Amino acid sequence: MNDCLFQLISLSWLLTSLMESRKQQPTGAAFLLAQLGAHAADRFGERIKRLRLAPRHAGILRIIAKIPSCNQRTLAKRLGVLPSRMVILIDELVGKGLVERKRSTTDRRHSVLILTRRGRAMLEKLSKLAAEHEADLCAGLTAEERNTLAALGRKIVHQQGLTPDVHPGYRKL
Amino acid sequence: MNDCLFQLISLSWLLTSLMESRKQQPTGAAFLLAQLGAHAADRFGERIKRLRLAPRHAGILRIIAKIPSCNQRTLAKRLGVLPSRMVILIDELVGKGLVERKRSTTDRRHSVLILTRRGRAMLEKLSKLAAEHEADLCAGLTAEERNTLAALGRKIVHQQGLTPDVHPGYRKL
DNA sequence: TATTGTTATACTCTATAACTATA
DNA sequence: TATAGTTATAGAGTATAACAATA
Repeated sequence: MNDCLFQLISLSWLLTSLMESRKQQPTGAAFLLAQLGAHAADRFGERIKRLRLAPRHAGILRIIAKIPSCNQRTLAKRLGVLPSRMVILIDELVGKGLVERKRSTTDRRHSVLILTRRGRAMLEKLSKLAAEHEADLCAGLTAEERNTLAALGRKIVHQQGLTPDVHPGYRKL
Repeated sequence: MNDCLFQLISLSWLLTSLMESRKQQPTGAAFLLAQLGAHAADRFGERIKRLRLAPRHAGILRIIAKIPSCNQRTLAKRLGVLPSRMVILIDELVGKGLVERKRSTTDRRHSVLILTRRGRAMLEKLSKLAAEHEADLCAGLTAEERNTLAALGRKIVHQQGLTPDVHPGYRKL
């Protein structure tokens, strides 16, 4: 078990403890979010193992597909990963034949990252698995409940200053 | 940034992508849960830094306080940590003067773990910070919305087979 | 001089196996 | 022999600094 999940579990325990010790209503929204977040990440990781892909690769493929003529520096900044780590991650994707580095002709310092045909096919498979993941995770909720949950979640995201497209909150770890 | 948070972010990106590409309603409940879970763990970690305590220590203190005459093996099993790792974690807490090992008189193989007075005081401080954490995280919601969110969260937890007191889902990482 | 990609390196966390002391 | 705790060690993931090529 990695440290982050352990952290989430610790958090869960502590918040449960808090609820008990203060005799409050057992809302525990923070606890539930931490627990479910860890669970969601865990299950997603398990799900994409069949593609022989680690979770960290998934987001990279997505961004390369979205940003045209994306270079490693841009990608690293976007994900909050160090450039030195980015090299290794891209190496792994290149090794799998999903991504190619192409030296920019205008500025030969840049490596333009492009998806191979296999990379695009992989992204399509990932998309299907993500849909399954979403469906499975929310299988216990009606469509209306799902919308309510999402609306409340977005409310917290907004109030906490989190923006889905940028994730600035995770950068300063 | 550690790999787990990166994983959560990757998941976020992917699910966002999915929503866009399939022109679905942007519910993205799984995305939101992963994002908020990572955010909650992050913020909690930041919050307890002032106590010079790492998040991984918090849950351990909690369990030692809850389970009487708890030994390391039990603790390790409960948290899903390897016994060898548990030794180091307990060493850290002993070094901070929060926990003491006491050889069991009935079976001298066991180390009974007990909180020191400083350990109990630390747990009380942690409890206060956890309360602040919960309040801050849900600051954007009314009391009723908080209850709704928690109810929906519990519904997922139940349907997914997660039990807050055991966390069996995280064990097999 | 500044920037992109890269390598080298150290540090932490995780995982496995082997050791000790008890039973 | 079996179990609790411990040690040693190898492997990942993360962070920092330094380097070569290019601008």
